[in-house]
Amino acid sequence: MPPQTRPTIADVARAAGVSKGLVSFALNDRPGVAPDTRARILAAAAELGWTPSLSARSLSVGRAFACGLVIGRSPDVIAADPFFPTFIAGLEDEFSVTGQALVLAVATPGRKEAETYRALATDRRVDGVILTDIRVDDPRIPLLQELGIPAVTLGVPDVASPFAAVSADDGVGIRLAVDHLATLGHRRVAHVAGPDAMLHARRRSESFQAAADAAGLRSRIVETDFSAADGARATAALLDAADSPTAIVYSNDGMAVAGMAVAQQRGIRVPEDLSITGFDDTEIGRWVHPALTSVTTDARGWGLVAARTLLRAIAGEPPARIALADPTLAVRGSTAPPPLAAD
Amino acid sequence: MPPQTRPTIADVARAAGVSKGLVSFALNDRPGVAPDTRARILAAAAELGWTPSLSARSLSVGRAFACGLVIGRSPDVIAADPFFPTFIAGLEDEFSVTGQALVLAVATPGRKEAETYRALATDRRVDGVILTDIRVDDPRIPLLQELGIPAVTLGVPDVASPFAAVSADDGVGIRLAVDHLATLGHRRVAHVAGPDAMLHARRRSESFQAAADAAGLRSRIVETDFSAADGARATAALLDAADSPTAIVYSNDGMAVAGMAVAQQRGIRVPEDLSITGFDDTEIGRWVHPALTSVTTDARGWGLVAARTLLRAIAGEPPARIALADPTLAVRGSTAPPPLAAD
DNA sequence: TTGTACGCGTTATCAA
DNA sequence: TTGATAACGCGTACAA
Repeated sequence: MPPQTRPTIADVARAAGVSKGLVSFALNDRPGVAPDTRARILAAAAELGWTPSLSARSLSVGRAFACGLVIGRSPDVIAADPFFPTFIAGLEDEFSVTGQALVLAVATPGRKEAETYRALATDRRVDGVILTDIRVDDPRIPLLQELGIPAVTLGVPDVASPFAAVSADDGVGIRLAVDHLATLGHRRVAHVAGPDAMLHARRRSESFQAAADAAGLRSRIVETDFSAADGARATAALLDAADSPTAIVYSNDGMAVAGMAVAQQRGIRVPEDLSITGFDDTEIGRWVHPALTSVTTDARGWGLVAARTLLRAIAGEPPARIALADPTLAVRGSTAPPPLAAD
Repeated sequence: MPPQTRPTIADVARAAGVSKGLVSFALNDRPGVAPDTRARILAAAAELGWTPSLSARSLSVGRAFACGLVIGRSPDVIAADPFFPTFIAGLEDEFSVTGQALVLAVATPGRKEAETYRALATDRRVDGVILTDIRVDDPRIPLLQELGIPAVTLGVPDVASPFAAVSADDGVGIRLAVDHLATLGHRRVAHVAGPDAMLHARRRSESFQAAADAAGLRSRIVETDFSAADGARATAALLDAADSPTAIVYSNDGMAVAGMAVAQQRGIRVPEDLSITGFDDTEIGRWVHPALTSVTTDARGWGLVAARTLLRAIAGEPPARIALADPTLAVRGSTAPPPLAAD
């Protein structure tokens, strides 16, 4: 018994009585191969159990057949935010059927982000990357242009971008939340926002401001780093202030849950004394008490579309701008009319 | 200006006035290169900005310089469990400094697990894989043996395994929780367990049983799929039963949070009427009200050690059995003595 | 230290 | 149109 060596294209060619090149043509469905010859080649390949070597293919065509995702948040923040696991499942929905691998990198404060992208690029590890949490004047846009890597951004950057973008209009979701609160009768509302440097967080803040103004509500905004701890801090600050809000719109579910705990700890009842809304409608929000009213976004669908769009970009299609369906509001127990003496 | 072509090893050899082979030797710190020649070669490489091509290296040495992680839980369950993001950050702590890439795959019900591993193997995408959530008579062990891929398992499998294992003794953590409750005076306790098919979940159950017996407590165990929804269901069942427990030990934090909500919804106060403990001491548990008493495990450290161990296995070292530090118990507000009339 | 074969597909060139 | 041949991508390993 010969040593366990996998068959090569040469073995297949020999078995089918043709040349290496023709095997390649046959397998890639390219013209110039007679039907019966093609059949003979495919049969030989199947018989031998031959699969083209990925590394050989990578070397000759210069593609990695993989895409990259660099997560730039600190571990604490990703751990508290179920968006990423769900989004990644969505990416895989597409990648797994197209034979792409997903290369995941984590750029914590210690591992600089730019280095991570550069490493991915110089090694040609990936054929393209997905950019999440787009920031104001995001340095990754010019960096990836320089590196010559195709990309897809989640949301449209505020700088000129040659990349495809897949966006959901967070503003619509925030507006739904504010309108819901206004309809319930709230007059003093607050927003616990994400980092103002992140475009989607900023957009949520702006939409909050606009919606509150339109509804004639008094409003306040507190910025956070998206972590549950910071959400708790922000909530405490809001509740301590004179003229504290009767409703708080949070920029993610984790912070909303933390905020709810802070309120309850002070004997402030949710929703009787304070209404709370979350964002992303994650699993955990459904299982706290009271259940969280939250803006529903389709993280998994977003992943799927982002992956698909990136693959098209890699294939050379011009950068597309794709808009996802607008978010909706899942109304649950954490919102109610304000206390009677509120105003 | 010539087309943007990256320099090859031949370019470096020419620039340094040596042969290709010697460049390779110099770069890999191998003997047989005169010091000054080596310096000249390195200088030339730096000057040209040359980096060895990963795909060429992969082809010639037959390594992918990447490791794989296949997550087999359903997206709902991963989204609710912060263990994975944190664990992945730990993997990256090691991989990022050793030039390995992390290939992440998600094997949902639709994408069969075995196929995923097979695909990884036939494409030689990875040099080794990390196996989490080891199950009873886990089919992945023989599968990976058959595929010839090195692996590291999280925990020691119950079948003969040729792979390295990195384990934390969950039993210790559960015992700490039960003893804590017994000391507080509880006499009727319950455990909301993970899937009995998962070895670590089963171990937690067994330890719970043993600890409860040893302390002379009446006990009950309910199995779940680890999801928050199932945790809620299990809690409802426990609270509905006659002779319901005064304390519940959960197998993860997400379920504990969900269980707490179910109790509160029924007007059962935590911890006055019901004590609750979680597992993994995740961020969210610190920010619910009351804060969750939870077993602290070091997911990130686990990732680091697992990655390191896998790399050693890939390098050919014999399979190691590594034990991590024992978990501890973080006591917070969700546990207290049972109500007076409890017994 | 050097030269060269080798790993393995892909693709351009050329002959039938 | 069908097929063969050979060059190519790039680093590694071994004989010289």
